[in-house]
Amino acid sequence: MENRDIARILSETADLMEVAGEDPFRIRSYRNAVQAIDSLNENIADILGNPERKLTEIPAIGKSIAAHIEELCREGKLKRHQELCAKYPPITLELLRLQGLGPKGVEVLLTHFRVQSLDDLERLCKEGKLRELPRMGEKLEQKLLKSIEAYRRITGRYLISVADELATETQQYLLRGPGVQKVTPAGSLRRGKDTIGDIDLLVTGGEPQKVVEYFLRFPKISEVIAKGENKVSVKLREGIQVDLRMLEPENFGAALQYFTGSKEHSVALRTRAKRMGLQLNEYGLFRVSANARVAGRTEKEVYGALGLAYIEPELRENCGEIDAAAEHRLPRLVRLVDIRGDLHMHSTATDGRCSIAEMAHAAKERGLEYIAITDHTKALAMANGLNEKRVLAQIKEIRKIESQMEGLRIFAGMEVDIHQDGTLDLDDDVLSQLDVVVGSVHSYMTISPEEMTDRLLRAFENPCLHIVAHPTGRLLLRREPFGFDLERVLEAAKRRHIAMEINAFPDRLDLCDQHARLCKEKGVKIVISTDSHHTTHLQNMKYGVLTARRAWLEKKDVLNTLPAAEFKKALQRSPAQVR
DNA sequence: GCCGTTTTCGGCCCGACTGTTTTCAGTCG
Repeated sequence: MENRDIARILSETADLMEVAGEDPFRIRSYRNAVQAIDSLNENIADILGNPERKLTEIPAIGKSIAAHIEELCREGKLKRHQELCAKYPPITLELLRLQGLGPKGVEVLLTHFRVQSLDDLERLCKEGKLRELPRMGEKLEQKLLKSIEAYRRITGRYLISVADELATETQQYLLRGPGVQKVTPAGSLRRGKDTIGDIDLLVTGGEPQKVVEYFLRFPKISEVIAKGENKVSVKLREGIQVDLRMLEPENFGAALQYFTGSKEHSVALRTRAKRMGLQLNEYGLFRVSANARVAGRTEKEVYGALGLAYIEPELRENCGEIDAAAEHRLPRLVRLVDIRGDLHMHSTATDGRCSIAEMAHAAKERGLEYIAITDHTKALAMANGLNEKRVLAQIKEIRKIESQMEGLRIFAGMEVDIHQDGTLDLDDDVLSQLDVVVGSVHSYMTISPEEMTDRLLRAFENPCLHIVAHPTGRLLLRREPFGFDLERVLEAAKRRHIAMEINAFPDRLDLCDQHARLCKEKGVKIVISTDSHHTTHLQNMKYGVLTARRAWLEKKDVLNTLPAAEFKKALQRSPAQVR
């Protein structure tokens, strides 16, 4: 059993314990253990297999949970979990995901109405039945109807990080298959979209039949959806669908183009081909009159034969890239290796799980030249946010750690809350002592778009602010972005010389690709940061870079591609920009 | 259920909003 499966079952157990009204502190222990497992760098199976190691070495895992994990790895299931699953219907876990419903509400709905599905709940809300229950009323019914709609919209999609990991695992398994030479992910995963519907994998080499046979023995497969000569579709245990296609090398380029999409991009390409007397399909590019094959082995060949420069997958959304490729004015997209700094991360001082020194060493190991430690400020009480006094102490600590390290610049920063009225959560004289001030909205996210616009504009008036973190507050598959007048805010950001963040945390990816592209058009600089709460999160930078590439961003558009000293200089705001 | 210790029990994050109440439970971040 893998870490992910163990974490999932423990997390479900915690959810169900909550519905059952068990001790909240016990439940929190389960959740802490889940977090610990999620951010673990090694396989639990390896620890169990090593007689010199103990699970209880892992912080947040004690005797009981260690026993649970051992039971899971031995039996493949957990008695405690199964008992709870028997007690509550399968819909319980989904109901808990709905905004506006917590464990108490779910428990009441289950016992009073015997809700078995989202449809059941939807009907009850529409018929106004919920208001029969204590502490439930019309507003809640309306809220839940909205939540159900939002939930339906997002189910069946996965965060790019989840799809990426599963695709990599599947790919590695396939590469060990008979005669397999190459396994290439295509589809929205290759285009770097923020959420992924299914995983497309293209395989070359080996006899298709034997490869299919081998693939169907992949232990993670839970269901075979379709099986043909050259194509297999399966569902993995995590629920995501994987489509496997076996290709001839001579078709590879055309097929890769076809299966990478997007659909809109491919349609535009085929239209262009047709106008040139050519036909493009997944098997190649053909001259219709001569019935002859023109290209197909590589994508470059296909694009070239269509009179186009090679178009990077991230740009293939039919948003101007084909014209740009024809006129040889495609951007030189920013790359992961261009990134020199990471300007948003947390430490144990607030809700991070590693010390400043641990974060710094991990960043240096990843080849970064500079970082900023940006813990939360006091308004975020749930994260133990820092007040002025603690901020000053942390600045001193950071200077000390930096002086003991070679080859890494550590900026003293803060992720300072932007209050409802647009003021910042720290005194200006403390803010002015920080190297990097990242401003964030974490509260009052449901105010009107007009109020949110005013709030951000007001925050920009603070001369200490440098960067706006996760500007729309969205949580992918969970929470919609809050609304504000983006154009107005970006114009102000340009005038005030304030940068916007692409938050690389896979749940956020905020700004999104389209918004980041608007920044470029408006001349607003971008900073790509990981918002790491653990050293393992530093690797999420690649998802932020993918989003930046989808936004057509080049190295010069992204401030943290600059060397440390130049970056610091680039943050500075002139008196005119502050006024 | 975990952790730290003032070392085997007691503390564990908590303020604010929302909607439903008529003094506050549930949810959220």
